[in-house]
Amino acid sequence: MDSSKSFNQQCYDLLVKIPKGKVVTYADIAHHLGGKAYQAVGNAMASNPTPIIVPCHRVVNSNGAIGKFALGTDKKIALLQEEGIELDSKNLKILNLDKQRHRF
DNA sequence: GATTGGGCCGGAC
DNA sequence: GGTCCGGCCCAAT
Repeated sequence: MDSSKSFNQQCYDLLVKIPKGKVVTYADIAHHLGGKAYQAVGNAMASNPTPIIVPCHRVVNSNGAIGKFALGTDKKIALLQEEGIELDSKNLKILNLDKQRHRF
């Protein structure tokens, strides 16, 4: 197979494709990579070498929760709000996830 | 709503 | 070299 790109590299590639104002779920990315490596994706984000190039803050959980963030959940919330994404800063949940969810 | 088990990658030992 | 553990998780019970 083409292992020129590591698994995490593929995650970043998909991440950067996400337009502003849109969010994606870890399951979507993992499933798009052809597997159920949900945690592998999250791990890639945690190891994200370029948090600026790769908007890991646009990635949320499938249940609508924001989940965690390497720089801090609070930071993630702020970034999402700045991007124009509506979310519940009280319960750390994404609003209208189905609508704001970006599809590859 | 909370808890348990499962499947996947990367790094450490 | 192989093996073990943790992780920004998910789906099912």
